Amino acid sequence: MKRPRGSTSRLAAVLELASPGERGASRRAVLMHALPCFNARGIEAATIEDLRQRSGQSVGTIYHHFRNKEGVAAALFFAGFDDQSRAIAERTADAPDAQAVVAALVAAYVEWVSALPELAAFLFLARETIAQGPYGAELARRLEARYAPIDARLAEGVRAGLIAELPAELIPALVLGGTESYCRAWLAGRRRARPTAHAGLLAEAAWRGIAA
Amino acid sequence: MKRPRGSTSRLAAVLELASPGERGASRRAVLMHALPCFNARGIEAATIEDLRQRSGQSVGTIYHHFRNKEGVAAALFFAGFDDQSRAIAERTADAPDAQAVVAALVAAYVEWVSALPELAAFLFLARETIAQGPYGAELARRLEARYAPIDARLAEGVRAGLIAELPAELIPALVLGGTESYCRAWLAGRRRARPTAHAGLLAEAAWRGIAA
Amino acid sequence: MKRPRGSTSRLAAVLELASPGERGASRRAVLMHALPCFNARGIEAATIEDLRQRSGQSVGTIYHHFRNKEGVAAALFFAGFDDQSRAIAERTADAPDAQAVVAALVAAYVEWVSALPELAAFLFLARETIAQGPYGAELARRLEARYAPIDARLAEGVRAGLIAELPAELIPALVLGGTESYCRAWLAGRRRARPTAHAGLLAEAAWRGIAA
Amino acid sequence: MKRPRGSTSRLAAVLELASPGERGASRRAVLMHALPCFNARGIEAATIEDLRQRSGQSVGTIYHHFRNKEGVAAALFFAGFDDQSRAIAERTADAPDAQAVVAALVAAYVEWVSALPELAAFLFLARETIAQGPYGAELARRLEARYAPIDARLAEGVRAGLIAELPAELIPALVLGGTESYCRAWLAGRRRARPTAHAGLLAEAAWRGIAA
DNA sequence: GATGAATGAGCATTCATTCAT
DNA sequence: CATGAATGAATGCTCATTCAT
Repeated sequence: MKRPRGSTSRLAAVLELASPGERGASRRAVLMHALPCFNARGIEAATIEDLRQRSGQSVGTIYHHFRNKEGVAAALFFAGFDDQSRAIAERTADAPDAQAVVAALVAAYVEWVSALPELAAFLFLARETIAQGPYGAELARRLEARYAPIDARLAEGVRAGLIAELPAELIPALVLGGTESYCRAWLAGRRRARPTAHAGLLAEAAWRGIAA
Repeated sequence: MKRPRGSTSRLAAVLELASPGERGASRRAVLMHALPCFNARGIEAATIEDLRQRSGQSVGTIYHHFRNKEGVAAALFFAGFDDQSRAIAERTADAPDAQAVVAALVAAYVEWVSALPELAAFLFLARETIAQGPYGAELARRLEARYAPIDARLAEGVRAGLIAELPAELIPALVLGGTESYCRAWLAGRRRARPTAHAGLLAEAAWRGIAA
Repeated sequence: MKRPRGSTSRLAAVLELASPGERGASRRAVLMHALPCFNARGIEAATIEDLRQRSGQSVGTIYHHFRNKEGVAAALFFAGFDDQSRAIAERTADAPDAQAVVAALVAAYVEWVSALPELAAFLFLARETIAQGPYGAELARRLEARYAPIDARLAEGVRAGLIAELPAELIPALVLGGTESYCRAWLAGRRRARPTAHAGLLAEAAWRGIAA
Repeated sequence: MKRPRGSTSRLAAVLELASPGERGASRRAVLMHALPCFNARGIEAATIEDLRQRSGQSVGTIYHHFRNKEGVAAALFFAGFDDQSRAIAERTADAPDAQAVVAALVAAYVEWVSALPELAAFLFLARETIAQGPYGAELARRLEARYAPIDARLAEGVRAGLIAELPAELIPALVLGGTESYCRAWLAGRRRARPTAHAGLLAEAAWRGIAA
């Protein structure tokens, strides 16, 4: 099973946003190299010593920038999560109608996952851990912030008679379920084609699934 | 976040199949009580001491029946996986056409998850761990065995012009992606209604997503 | 480093003496296969499970014949020790004078070690363990029994003016030290030629070392 | 059986060479107290808890300085081995002829063993373990370095007609066998007189054993 | 006599975290 | 700000021994 590798520079750009400038260099170095550590062995199993060796930073520096190992994971998670949110927001912002919103959401999602596969894998890996830990409330807040505008746009679609009257709690699963499922399988090495290759088909199927 | 609790007797029946009779009693006790341990803290973080205390068995007995902690997780995983496979096979066996196959698959899935939520949560939790560990090949074999008949039925549907000509690697995501996504959210306490409540809608949406 | 291998049948004969007949078969099987286990990993590190697997006997049988693991080691040690004593006694019995006693002792020693290298290695390996354990007194008694007649013969040699007047506690080291040293090195794979190849030279050197 | 006790300060000096200065204090403390632990029960049977308690260091510190228990044993072994080598090299360096080399070697050996009996006992105890473990090659290298100059001096003696033409692989056993044998017996409490008491006799006997 | 499942004390080792320099 | 030696609680696992069958 060959797992996809993303571009280092793209990742660097994401982390630059999270810890900008000269000052943030050592912090970025830790996050950058923590990613493969966490992905390879899991958050629990990765050790501070792993992070120290790969990042070239000292133990003290890691603890200076992050409270503890969980703090490293959370910082990395939110750096990825926020970049993903930004990508989704940008794409969906100017979609003219509900179907275009769905298409934009799916497209933004698969493009982001295809561009940053390691970070995407980490988001799947860390999500439950983060949700149950001390940053769970923060995650819930940011999820709400990400999806509220989209939910509003889809609600419009329902009122306009374009989207079927479905239980609200079912919509997210119907819209992104297939896309997420394919992305997970690709990230795990169980699918060949990049998610972007199927963006159109995934968006169409999602739309047909909820269309009136 | 209230997480769903399943019936103990239903779980007992599943484990009885895996380790039958008087002889298997201590083995079953370990598996039965390992489930909440693993679900609460994760496989890595759960300790043998946790398993020992909850199951009332000795450390030696755990290691006698299972090679190591990973062995306990694998045994539990395959007990659940196989029961899920059996449920799917039973339901889909006598479906008259492709659409009925999709409906039966979705129904079997949501019913199984709703009946055994803790075991279902564990299957999601353990899947990647199992896939990457020494039982990965075994899992791949059993996945193939589970889905081969269903793939064949859907291929019929494509030939009959009922299902669109889609890339084969996309189909599983389109058929079960939404269902899995909803089940994950429900198991995590982020959705109220049991998956069974939406079985029909999930099946319809899935079918519209792949229909010609 | 290739370590020398002895003949199985020769070993079988030694153990047959220790546990004779049909009745002693399972006991012999344990001792026979315990030898390579102990030699390979050391007495402490060898496990009952090792002995069980190689010997084909059950755990219960091992504990039935020997009180515990130490008991297996002790039984094997004394089986070897006693056979070695017998070989030495036979050879030295009819030596006409002190020099012949020394030659016979060295010859008996190197021949026994060359014929039963694994057992010889075990005697070196186990000696200190046995000497310090509950069988220490027994070992001291049997050592006394082995060397008393030889010491008497050498004392004659001193009185006859053939052997120098040396401190009694020095004699054993001078007589067998070189031989033992070579045998240890050969058993450890650090020497090529069988000890028997140097029997004459070792005996001559030993004699010159103590001769008046 | 009273076992000989050496002077603590002499041992301290040896270990000071191995881990010098203020920085090496905790490392030295571990080695110093590991010696009686290993000698009393054997390397395998001695526990890290023993070492921790006697040395007053923490478990973490032991593992920080040495990779594992085997690493403690190896460090102690080589500290002793190297000091012994140095003592031998010093003594034999300015011996005028082959007989003087033999006498110097025996003298250096018995003096070192008499001065550091616990360390000497440990060298006998650990030798096979070290030889078979990951430091076996290192030991072979250092043995070669220790004995190469002495072998060269003895080879001169053979050419000069002072030493008999004996198989090369026999010489070490003839020269040091008796000495080693006596030292082992003394260290085990089976002999009273310090090896130094017999240095002259041991050297004479060794020389007569190999003289032309 | 023979068996092997069950036991649980005991062990080597790891690793997140601290804090003096 | 940076460092990395020191800490020791916690963990997975082993294995000699027992005993009911």
